[in-house]
Amino acid sequence: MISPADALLLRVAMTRFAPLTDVDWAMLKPHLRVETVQKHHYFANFGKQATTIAFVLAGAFRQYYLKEGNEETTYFYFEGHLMSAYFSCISQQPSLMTIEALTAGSYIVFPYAVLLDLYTRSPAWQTFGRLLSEYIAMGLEERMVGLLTQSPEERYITLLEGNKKKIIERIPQHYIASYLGITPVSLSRIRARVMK
Amino acid sequence: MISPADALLLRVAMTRFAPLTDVDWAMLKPHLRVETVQKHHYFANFGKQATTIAFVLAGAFRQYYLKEGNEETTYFYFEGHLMSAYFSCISQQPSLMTIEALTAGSYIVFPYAVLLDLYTRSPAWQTFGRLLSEYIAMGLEERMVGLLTQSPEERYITLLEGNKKKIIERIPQHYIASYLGITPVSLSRIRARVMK
DNA sequence: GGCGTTCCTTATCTTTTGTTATCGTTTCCA
DNA sequence: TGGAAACGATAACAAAAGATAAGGAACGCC
Repeated sequence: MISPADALLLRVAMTRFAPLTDVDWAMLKPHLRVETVQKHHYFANFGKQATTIAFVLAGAFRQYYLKEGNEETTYFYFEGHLMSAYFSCISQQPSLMTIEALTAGSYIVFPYAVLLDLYTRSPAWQTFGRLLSEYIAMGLEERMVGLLTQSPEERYITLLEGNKKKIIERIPQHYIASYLGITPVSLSRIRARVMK
Repeated sequence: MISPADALLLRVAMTRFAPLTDVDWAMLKPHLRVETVQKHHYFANFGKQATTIAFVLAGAFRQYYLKEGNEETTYFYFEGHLMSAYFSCISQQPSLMTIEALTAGSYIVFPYAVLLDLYTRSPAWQTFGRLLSEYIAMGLEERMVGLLTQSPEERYITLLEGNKKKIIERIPQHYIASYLGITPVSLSRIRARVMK
C-alpha cells in the first residue's frame, strides 16, 4: 500500500498549491499506490494515452519527444516533484512524449480521472487544479523564453548557476545537451570554453 | 459601455473553455469595458504589474521581452483571442513582458481580480480558470518543443503551413524573425532558400 | 509630390554549431 | 573479470547563423 510517511510527502507538496483539508485529502488518499521502476524502464510511452499522475519518491526521470528517430529531451523529474505526461491526460490524446527512468526509482501514482472527479467535488481541489496548471505554464514560459533569447552557452551557464543544479549534478551530459537544444559535441566545447 | 455584439463575441470565446450559464455571465458582464489603442501604444508594460485581461476585438498585438536592450518577440495576439500579461497577473509581480499594438485596435478589458473572485463564487468559472491555464500551457509546450527540436528553417515552414498563417500575413518580417529566434537577415536568407 | 524613415534583400566576413571520426575512460553485464 | 557498449573530449571540415554594410522598395508625413 502506501506508508504514512510517503503520503505525507505528497500532501505537503500538494498543499503548496492549495490548502487541503483532512476531508479533501481523504478523498484522494484511497487512490494512491506506490510503484517502483527499474532503470531504463518507462513511466509514460509515446503513442499510449497517459491516464496517471505520479509523485516521484526516488530516482531521476527524463521526458523526451521523438523527432526523426532522435530522442529530444525536454524535461527532467526528481524526487519530491509531480510527474506526468500531463498534456496526454488533459487532452485525452495519445502521448507525444515518453518518460523514462534514468535510475531505479519509485513513485506514488493515482489516476488523473480521480483528480478530475475531485475537481467537481471540492473547491480546494478545483483550485489545486488551476494552480497546478498555472505552475506548469509558468515553468514552460520561462523555458521557452530561455530558448528564444539565450545562446546555448548562456543557457548552460543559467543551468550551472540557477536552481536547476540537480540537472548538472545527476544527469548524463548528452541528455543535458539535448535539453539545451544542442549536440553533445557542442556542449563539450561550451564546457571547455566556460571553464576557461 | 459595451455593445451586445461585442459582449457576445467574448461570451462565445469563453464558453469554448467552460459552459457558462446566464447567471455566470451576469457576474462578469458589469465589469467589461471597451478600450481603443493607437498604433505603437501599449497594453502592458515591462516593470508594471498587470492587473487586467483583455479580449481583442480588432487589431494585431505583439508581446516581447527585453534582453540587453533588444526586443525579443514571444507572441502575437489577433482579434477574437484573449490577451494578457498573464504571468504578471497570477504571480502579482511586475511584468517581464510588454504588449504593444502593431496597428490601431480595440479590446474588451476586465480586471483579473474580478476573475479571481468569480473563481470562488461559481464552479463554472473555477473550471474556466483551470481550462484557460491548461490551454495556455499546451500552447507554450508546443512552442517550446518547436524551438527545441526544429531548425529555424523548419520553424518558418511550420509557420507557413500551420494554423498560424495570420502571423505570416499580417506581421512585419523582422518581428517574425524575432518570434522564430533568429535575426531579420537570417529570415530573409531562409525565405530565399525556401522559395527555391 | 518630395523627402526621410522603415523594411527587406543581398553580399561579405566572422563565429558558432553540426557532422563525422578517433581515442581514452568508465560502466555495464554476462 | 574480461569484453562490449556507453560516455565524454577533441580534431577537422561543412553548414548555418550573426554582424555589418550597402542598395532599393514601400510607406508615412509635411
